[in-house]
Amino acid sequence: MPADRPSPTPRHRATGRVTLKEVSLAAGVSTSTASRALRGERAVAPELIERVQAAAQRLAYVPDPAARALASRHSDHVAVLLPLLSNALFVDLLEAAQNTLRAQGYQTLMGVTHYDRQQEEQLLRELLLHRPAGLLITGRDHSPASLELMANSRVPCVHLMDLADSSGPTSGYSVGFDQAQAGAEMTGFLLRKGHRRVAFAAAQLDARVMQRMSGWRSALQAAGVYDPTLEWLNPAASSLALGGQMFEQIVQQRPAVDAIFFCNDDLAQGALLAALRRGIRVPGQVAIVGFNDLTGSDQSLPPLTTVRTPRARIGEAAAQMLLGLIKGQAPEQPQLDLGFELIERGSA
Amino acid sequence: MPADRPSPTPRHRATGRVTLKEVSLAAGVSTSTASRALRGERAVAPELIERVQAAAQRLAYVPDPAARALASRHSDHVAVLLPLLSNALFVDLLEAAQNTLRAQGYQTLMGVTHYDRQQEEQLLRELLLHRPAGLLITGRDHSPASLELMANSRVPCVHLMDLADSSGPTSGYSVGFDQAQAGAEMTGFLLRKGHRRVAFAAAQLDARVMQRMSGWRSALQAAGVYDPTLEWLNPAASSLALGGQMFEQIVQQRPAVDAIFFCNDDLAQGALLAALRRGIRVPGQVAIVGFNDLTGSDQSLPPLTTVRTPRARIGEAAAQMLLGLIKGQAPEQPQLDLGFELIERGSA
DNA sequence: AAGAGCTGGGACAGCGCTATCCTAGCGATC
DNA sequence: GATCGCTAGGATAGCGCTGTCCCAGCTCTT
Repeated sequence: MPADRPSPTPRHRATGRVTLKEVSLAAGVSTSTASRALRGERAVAPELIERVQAAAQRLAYVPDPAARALASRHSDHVAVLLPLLSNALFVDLLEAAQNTLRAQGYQTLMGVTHYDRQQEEQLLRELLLHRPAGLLITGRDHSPASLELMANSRVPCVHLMDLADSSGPTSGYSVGFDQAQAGAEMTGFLLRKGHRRVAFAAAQLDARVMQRMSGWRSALQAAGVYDPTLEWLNPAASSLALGGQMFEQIVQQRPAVDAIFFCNDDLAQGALLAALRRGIRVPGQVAIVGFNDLTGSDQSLPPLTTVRTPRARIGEAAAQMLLGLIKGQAPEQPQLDLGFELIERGSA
Repeated sequence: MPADRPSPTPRHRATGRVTLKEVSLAAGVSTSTASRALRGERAVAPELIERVQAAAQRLAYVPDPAARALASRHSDHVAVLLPLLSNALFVDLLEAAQNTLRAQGYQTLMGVTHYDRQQEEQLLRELLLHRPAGLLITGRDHSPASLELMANSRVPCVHLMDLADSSGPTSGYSVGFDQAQAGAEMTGFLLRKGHRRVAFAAAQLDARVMQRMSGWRSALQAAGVYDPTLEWLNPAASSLALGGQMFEQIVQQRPAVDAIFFCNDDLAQGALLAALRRGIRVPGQVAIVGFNDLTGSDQSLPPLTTVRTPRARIGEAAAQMLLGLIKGQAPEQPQLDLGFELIERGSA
């Protein structure tokens, strides 16, 4: 706080900010017209628009977000809810979304739910106070209270990563890809390579992981080689260390397993390191595949076969869709499928 | 946007929000008193405070951030500027800071500068528009225009990671550790292990990396084994792949090098993988050490000797210091040194 | 030619708070 | 006891915008 020295500026213009009023005065129009001209609202004579814009530019006018939010009951904030920041997947999503939003003058308010519905609800409550113009939220499984908060707020919302609600008919907007199909395709790939005892190992058991597993299961069932005892599910957080542990557990308990599908690359990378330590040949003795194509998966030994997920494109497309919704435009498709890509490297 | 259906609620109370006025009415005081009671501003009779708080609680009152920002010229935002999100270091910093700030009712506005002073300036401009209550910014090297923006805004500011300005006397507030000392200690460790030809390999050449390098240099000089040709500096972004490349370059060009100090763990991890591919024994032929103790450094082969940096604690402490500054409290020490820890694993 | 409809501009009342000013009441001072 | 603070409450004017109402001036009917 500056000391209360007698200020030479008039009492009520202490802030160095140029106001809309000054712009309108300079342009010789009313504040209403200036406001409309700058926002492209309603019809304004082209000549006036030009004059106002020139004045605004000359005075270096920038609208005050708080005043705008108060008057319009909509801020320039967009809330983005993510489960974690410790997974690069979500960081990529965030960064892409933020870039897209910022280009249109929106500020991102981030919230980290830690896969906890309570925290999600709490964050939603806090963030909705700011009357965000829109909301990006990961996944489609939310607590009833969260759903109600979202609905009551009437804030446009796009879901990330998951296309469909796990149960019932899909509604609302989402951008992602078909997790089950990705799981099935990767499993199909392993089957085509001649593997028959394909294990599935997962941690951080969120809805998307479970969808990948159901893809794995149906692919194995279709091939007639499904074995329900080849599922390893660990609710702990995903990490390299855990991947190593799970790998050792699997090869020890079920030495006949000839391929392991890890639900995330960090687990798979950890497994590869564990294999290296144990002297287990990959893919000679056992093939290992991952999911997401995270940083380093192309550098591992052997390089990891995985599914590349278009998370940056998802973040961007979701932000674009949201921007459209904010403007009142319905998207061409409410569920936008951006697909995935199987990356074959050396580990399978 | 909801359709313009005739609303049963009065025209100007369309929002479902409880206002301060309603609280003050319910408590039988003026809005001024209610406002003061809720914010703990000035002196208010204990009995009135209680009545107001009870009314607020009963009506589930929450203040409107936009109105508050407009009237007080201070928002509940804190701007956080980081160079990157692709480095886990900064994500940890961000998450810790955000948690601390959120607990006190502040929202984080994040900006990613990509190590670009122009972008930093632009972000600063955008974020300061929101009249943030405070600012956390990485590093101490900023463009003159940025410094001016910060100074003019009179927004309290804490610098992250770096303690000292690289040039001249240090002023302002910062939380971090002594990068040069950390570089020197790690180098000293290698010297004690008997290494004499210690290379320094760096990418993403920010100010902190250069400080680590100067620590490396002075330690070698003190030991009389400094060789200026053992510096490998690459301005490209840090990555596993680049670490592998640099490693191969170093061992090829200077086979006599017996230890390599990488400025960041991702480079070092990449180097370890490259060594594995090439069949180069670590630390037998060459020792490798990193910096930051990132995820996976304990899992590599061999596990990586590195410097653990207290980034989460830095984020938290900086946020705490900033919260103090916002309330007008000067911190005990303007430069808070949180130290570092040398983690000895197998790679050296 | 009168009425109806439309277009584009201005006036103005808030949005929900906080900062500032003002004042009644009280004890201390001389 | 008159003057002077000092404290704790209330009244009120904005903060800088936008949404709404209003109206002048058209064009277009019939």
